[in-house]
Amino acid sequence: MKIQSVRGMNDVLPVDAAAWQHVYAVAAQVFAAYGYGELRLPVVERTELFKRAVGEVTDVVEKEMYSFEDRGGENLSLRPELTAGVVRAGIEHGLLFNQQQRVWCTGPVFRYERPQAGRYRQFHQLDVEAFGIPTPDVDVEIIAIAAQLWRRLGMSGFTLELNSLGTPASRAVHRAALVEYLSLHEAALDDDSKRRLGTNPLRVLDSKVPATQAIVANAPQLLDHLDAVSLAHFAAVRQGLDDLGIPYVINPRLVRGLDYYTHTVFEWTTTQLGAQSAVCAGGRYDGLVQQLGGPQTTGIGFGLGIERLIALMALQNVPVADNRPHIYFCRFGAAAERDAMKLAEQLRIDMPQLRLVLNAGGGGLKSQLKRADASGARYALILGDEETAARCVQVKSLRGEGEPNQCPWSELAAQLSARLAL
RNA sequence: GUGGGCGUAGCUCAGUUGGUUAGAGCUCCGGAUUGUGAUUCCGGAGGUCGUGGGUUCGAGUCCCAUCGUCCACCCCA
Repeated sequence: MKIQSVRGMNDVLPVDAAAWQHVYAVAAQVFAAYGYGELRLPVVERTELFKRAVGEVTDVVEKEMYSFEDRGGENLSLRPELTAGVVRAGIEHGLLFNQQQRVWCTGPVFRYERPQAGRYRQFHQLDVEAFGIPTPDVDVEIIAIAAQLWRRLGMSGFTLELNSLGTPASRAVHRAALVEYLSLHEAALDDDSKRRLGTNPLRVLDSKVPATQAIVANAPQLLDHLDAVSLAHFAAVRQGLDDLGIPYVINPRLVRGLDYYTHTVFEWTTTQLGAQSAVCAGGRYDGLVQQLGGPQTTGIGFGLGIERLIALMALQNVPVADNRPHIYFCRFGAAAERDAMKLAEQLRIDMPQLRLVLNAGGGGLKSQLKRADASGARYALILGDEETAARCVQVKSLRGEGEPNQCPWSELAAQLSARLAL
C-alpha cells in the first residue's frame, strides 16, 4: 500500500507557503492594531468540552469529530473549532472573571467530512474573540477587524451578511412559532427539512428546495420576534457599521450552525469559491462562558477559514510578499568555492534582510546560472578563479538590469545594499 | 453517510472498432568554441498504464471488484 497523506489532510508545499506566511504576517499585524493578544492552545481537548460548547445535537459533534480514548481511558477529541478551547483556557486561567479580554488564536482544526472544493478534514482557522464587553460597539469592532484584514490583504468582492438571533428567550419564542407553522405543512416539506424540523428548525428557512421555499416564504420571521433589547442591540450594530462605511446585507435566514450564538451573527461570503461561500463567520455568544462553567460574561468572535481565504487570494491575484532569493551565488574552482562560502556568510551578517542562495553540489557555470534563474533571484554573483585572484566578484543582473560588473569584495555589501535597497 | 466524474512519465494530457518495443508538451540532465541564465537547435533520463481478478490468441482500451482523487448533497471555515 502506497503511503500518502490522510484523506482531506493536505500538505502545503514551499511554492504555496509564501501565501500562508503572508496571511499570518498581515493578520498578526491587524490583530495587534486592535490590541488583541495571541492565545496558543492545544489541538486536543476533552470531548466533553466540545459537546457542551458546540451542542450535543449538532452535526459537528454528532458525526464530524475525531474522538478517541487515550491510554489512560480519557475521551479526547481533535478540536473541530477554536472558540471552545479559547473559552476553556480563559476560564482555566482566570482571564474571564469580571474583565475584558481581546484575544486571537490560530491553528489546525479537524472535521470528519467528505472533502470537496474548499473543504478539508484538517483545515486552518484564524479566530478572534472579545470577552466581557456586552455592548454592540465591540460587535462592530470584531466585524471591522475582518474588513481591515481584507483591506490590508488587498481583497475585494465579499458580502457581509448580518442577522440577529436575539436573546435566548426571544429565540425560543420564535422557534416555537416556527415549529408550529412548519408542522402544519410538514407533509409538503422535503425529507431534509422534515429531519431539520426536529433538530434545527431554523435551518429549514435556508432550504434550497423550491417547494420548501414556498412554505418558508410565509413562515414566522426571527426578526419579528426580537425583544426590545435585542432590537436595540441590532440597530446599534448596524449604525456602527454604517458609521465605518462597512456595507452589509441583512439576511433573516442567516443561522449559524453552532448552538451557542445569541444576538449578532454574521458571515463574510463570496460567490467565487464554488459551493463554499463562507470565508469568515461568527457572532455573539453571551451564554457560552457560563455554560462551560465560567462566570457570566459575554463573548463575540469569528472564525476565518485560511484555506478558503488563500484560494480566494489566488483567484483575485492578490500579491503576496516575495520570499524568493535576492541573490544566487555561483562559484567554481577549489579556492574560489571556499572564498565564496566565506563571502556569502559575511553578506548575511552585513545584510540581515538579504536572501542569498549559495550554490551547492557543484556544476558548471552554465548549470549554476540556470539554477540561479530558476530560483527567481534578481542577481547572480559569480566567483571563479579569475575573480578570486583579483579579489572581486562579478555582479550580474538576471532580470535585464544593466550589464555585469566586477565588484571588489570590500565593496560588495555596499553595492548590493544599494541595488536591492536593503 | 448519499450521488456523479476521473485515475497513462515529476506536471498537463493524447492513445483509433482490443493488435508489435505506450507517445507529446512542460520540467530535469548533457551538448552546440574551454567561464555566462531565461530564447533557438540536438541528445538523454524518466511509465509494473492506481491495484486485484475476469473475458480474449492478444487488454492502456471490454467486464467486475477495490483503493485513491475531484465535484456536488448534507453540513460547514
